[in-house]
Amino acid sequence: MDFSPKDLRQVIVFKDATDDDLEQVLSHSITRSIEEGEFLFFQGDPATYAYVLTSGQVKLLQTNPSGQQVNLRTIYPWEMFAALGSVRGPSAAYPVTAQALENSTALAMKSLFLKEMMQTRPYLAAGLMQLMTSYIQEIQSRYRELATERVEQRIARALLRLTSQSGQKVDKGIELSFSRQDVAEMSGTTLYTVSRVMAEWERQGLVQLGREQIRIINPHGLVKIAEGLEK
Amino acid sequence: MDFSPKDLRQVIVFKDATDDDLEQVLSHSITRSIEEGEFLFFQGDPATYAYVLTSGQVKLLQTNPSGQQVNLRTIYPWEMFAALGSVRGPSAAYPVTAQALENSTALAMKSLFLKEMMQTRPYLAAGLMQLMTSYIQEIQSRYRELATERVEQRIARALLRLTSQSGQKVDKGIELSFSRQDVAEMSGTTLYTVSRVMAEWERQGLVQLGREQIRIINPHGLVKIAEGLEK
DNA sequence: CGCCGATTTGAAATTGGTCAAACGGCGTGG
DNA sequence: CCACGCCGTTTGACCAATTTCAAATCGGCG
Repeated sequence: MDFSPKDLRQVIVFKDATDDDLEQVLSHSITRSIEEGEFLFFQGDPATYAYVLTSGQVKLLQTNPSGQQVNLRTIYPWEMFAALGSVRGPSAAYPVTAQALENSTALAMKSLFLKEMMQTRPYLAAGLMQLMTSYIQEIQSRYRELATERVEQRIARALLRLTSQSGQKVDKGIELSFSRQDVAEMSGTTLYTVSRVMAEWERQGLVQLGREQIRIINPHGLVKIAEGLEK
Repeated sequence: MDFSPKDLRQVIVFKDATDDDLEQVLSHSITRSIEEGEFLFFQGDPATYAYVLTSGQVKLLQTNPSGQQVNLRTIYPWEMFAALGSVRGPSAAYPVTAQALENSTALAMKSLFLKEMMQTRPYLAAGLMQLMTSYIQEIQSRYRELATERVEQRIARALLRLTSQSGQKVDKGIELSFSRQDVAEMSGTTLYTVSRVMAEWERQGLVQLGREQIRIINPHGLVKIAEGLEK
């Protein structure tokens, strides 16, 4: 383990936990390391564990019968995810697949233990509900965007979301490390369309492009596109 | 009030409530009646109340800046909805608008009271989390469908979902009372496309159409379309 | 230097949306 | 009781956005 129990307080759900509670959680957990591209669990697996990402980056995705992927969410350190089993019980099936975007470590907490713990610790349930409501709001909005907005807007939104979640500030702009394919999966389109749209933005000086890299030069311009004011 | 406190047990969240708890909930609630087409609340209003539908039918929708609507969910009697305020606090904004599809009545429960009640009643939080996880799963799937499937599949899925939620069995088939526009909003397309697609299905004997009415003759055929096996 | 995967780009195909017009069933007022 | 008008629906024609496919190009890394 490369962190102290108290680091767990960075996890929103454990913000108000007592030292003892944290110890107990840890005693019912194991740590897992996975390498880039590996999977933490698959859609359909029994939800035996809930996770907290301790380092790296993980994406949650769904696959349809013909193999196309949709990115639902990217997880960053100290976020909790896959908590479904601690609500539904450990035999419920994960509705998503979790894949590491880079070498990562995660704390795997037994769903059943968390479930029992929640019976007696209202702060835990309250925290989890906070998480769930904010996630519901996000995916509802994305659903609406997918249904009503055109590709350019959705790509712009995807970039902006990434910017606020994982952007690295550099001298000129904000840098993101994602492939065209990643962005396509996040905005519900194809890598070809992403390539074309962003190439046009590069011509307009809004972004600079590289291999698996996107540098946002003019975020405000993207905001205008995302809101459909441009064009 | 046209129902007894114990009827509230039909609400999943209150399944395990004591008689006293139910009384208390009612004492912090009011009943509201609204007519077809009227709104219970709008996106952006403070989430002062959580609701249980006691009769009728209500849809939850989001509107984008240019006025296009997306249907997120249809609510049937004894479902709880708009519970966000009891997690986030009553001053949070509803992320959706609720509109009556027919004359309806609803029990409006003070968010703040529910929030406090959850501090001491684990069954309440547990029930609410159940609701939220199942909703998350549904909307995640719909998001994936919207991103990866073509219109026909999505319309077929919308009809199948409606069938299981509100279908009335009649001699030949299952009857739904929704307009083409409704179906379009539920499947993320336009009423024109819905009309065309379903007209073709009528030719194939899968459905029978009427004004604001759809009779499903061959659900199995729709399932095949929904899964992309047909074409 | 050579290879592999990511990216770009063009051209063609397709899906689905838009718009306008006509249709049709049903309830209502004369 | 019938005609009118409304509203939901259908349909055609056209068109724009986006996908698909193929091929070329780029950029690192071993």
